[in-house]
Amino acid sequence: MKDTIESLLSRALEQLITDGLIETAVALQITRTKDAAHGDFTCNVAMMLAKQAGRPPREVAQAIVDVLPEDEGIEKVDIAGPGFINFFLAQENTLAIINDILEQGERFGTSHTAAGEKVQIEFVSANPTGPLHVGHGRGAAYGATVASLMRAVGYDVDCEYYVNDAGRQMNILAASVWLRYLELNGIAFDFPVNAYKGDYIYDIARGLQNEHKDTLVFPADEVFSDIPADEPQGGDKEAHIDALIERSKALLGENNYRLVFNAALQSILADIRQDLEEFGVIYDNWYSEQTLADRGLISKAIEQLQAAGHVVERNGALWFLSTKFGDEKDRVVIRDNGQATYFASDIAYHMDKFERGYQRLINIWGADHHGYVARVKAAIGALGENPDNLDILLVQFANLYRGGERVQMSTRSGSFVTLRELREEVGTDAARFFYVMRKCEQHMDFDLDLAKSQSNDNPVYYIQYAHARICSVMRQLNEKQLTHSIENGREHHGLLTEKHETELISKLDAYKDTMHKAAFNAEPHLLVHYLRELANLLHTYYNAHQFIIDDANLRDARLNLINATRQVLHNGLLLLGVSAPETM
RNA sequence: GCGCCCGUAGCUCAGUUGGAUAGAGUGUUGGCCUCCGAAGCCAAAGGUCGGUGGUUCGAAUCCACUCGGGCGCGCCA
Repeated sequence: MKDTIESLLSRALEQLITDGLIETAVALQITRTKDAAHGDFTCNVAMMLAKQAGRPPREVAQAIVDVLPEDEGIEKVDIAGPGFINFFLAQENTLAIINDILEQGERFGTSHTAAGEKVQIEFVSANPTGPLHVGHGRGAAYGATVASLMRAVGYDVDCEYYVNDAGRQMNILAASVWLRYLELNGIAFDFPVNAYKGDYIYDIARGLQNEHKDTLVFPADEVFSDIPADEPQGGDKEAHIDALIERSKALLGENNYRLVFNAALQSILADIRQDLEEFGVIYDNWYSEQTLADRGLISKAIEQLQAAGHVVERNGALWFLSTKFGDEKDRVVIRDNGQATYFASDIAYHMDKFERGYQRLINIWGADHHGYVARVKAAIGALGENPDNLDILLVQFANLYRGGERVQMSTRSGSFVTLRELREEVGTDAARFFYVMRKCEQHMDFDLDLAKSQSNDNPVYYIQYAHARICSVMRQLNEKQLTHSIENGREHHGLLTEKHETELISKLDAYKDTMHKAAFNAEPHLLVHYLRELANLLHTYYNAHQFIIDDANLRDARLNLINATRQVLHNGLLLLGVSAPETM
């Protein structure tokens, strides 16, 4: 319909050019109106042309309307306000949406606009050193929702989790598990302040004990002799834990150290994976950082940068000249001790993403990593790829509040609220919904008490309730031995002339546009707001009119309308990863 | 100090490729179940869109400056 209006207006503008009123046409902006009093669509072109025409906007608008061709789909054209041209659609035209929805069902709203472009979305990618906490939940919900939105408009999307299984943190984790295991075997010592202290470390240690009895035990004096003092004893906690890592490797030997290390990694990874699955977040691929080194991809990436002349040696280290590609300073890729930096892994990782055939990459990062964006894009440019094919979406952290007070979170100290806890107390639906209600770059206050309260304060219930209410009407219909003829309703959609009905129909008509905008801009919150507005119109309609009435023609028409509404609520909620219950 | 994000109703937030009287939830106040689910609806009240200046027919939206809050500026990951 928008296209029809656009072509009508273009023809009118050409006429005005011929008449000499204006010299050149401008790009037409035709938008849906916010207020039903302004019709269905509006165009501001008269105001844009006022200057070159040398006449007031309303006069220009009148001139346009005077030469606007007739169209049977348009009932009325008005000039309003400072010079808006408002279009009122003929009723038959707007009613078509009800049939479209009922015919297309779950497919309604989806399209092939993106033509199967191969996209990878990488998100969460939290270090596997402990359970996911509520901060990770936002990235998980956001990433999964963006993925389903993009699939719905025709992208070929893969979701990937990058497993940081190669760094120092992992060694600290392995050492933490081993030390807890020693404790379980009766060895007494002060647990390092810098080690991981969560209860889950004990669980993993207990698993080791069950499987390997005391074969990994060493006496305390062997473990702690000549180890630099920990912080409470006036030492350096970093040096203390690093020495303990080296000692554990030395005492256990390569094989047994890997055994402890892998037990910790596999246990935590399995936990994260299950946690996310229960949250409705499914990955196509779990990509190990360690395999980058194992397959030689890191050295390959650096060699490629070197061959292109983007790497130099300074002070015994290898530097990537990222400033040539817009970064604010050059970055080390190989340290003077010969070890690759985390950034070197990341370069190799992104190179591999493109080599796997993705045309477009989306990384969802916590906002604290924003300083990292420029260097990764620089690396992609230096490797000959287009940096614009990588979108890095930054998600602000959610600040947690409990009892009106900010909850401080730290993985190391073990004093965090896990995503699992949140899911169990709030439910997946509310949690998924709550996380994507706000646009991602917005700082978010997550009130745990409110989210856990299961009260009607939580907006997800409002939308689900609208869906359940419609289902309830259909159940009532059955109980009253009445039937619903979609066919008969279709022939009487013209009876839907109440204000509540035309507003609802107009909102249904806006679904596809809204959903596409949400998908192409990676803004799920647009869909959230739309669904709330749709639910509101349904509730208002419900309170104002009866659906189960004696007049079969009007009844069937109304039932078609609310069933179409139910379908759109269902489709939208599904995209958000939220269920659409028939009863609540 | 430099860079990025944010500042809109008491609170939590929409609205920013410049458009009509700046919207919603929540909270407060007052109404609506002999009627398909009251987890609902209706109404009232609540605003210098952080501030100042600029750009123009028109600015919450764009520009400059400025004030507040968050984050980042390692041969850490």
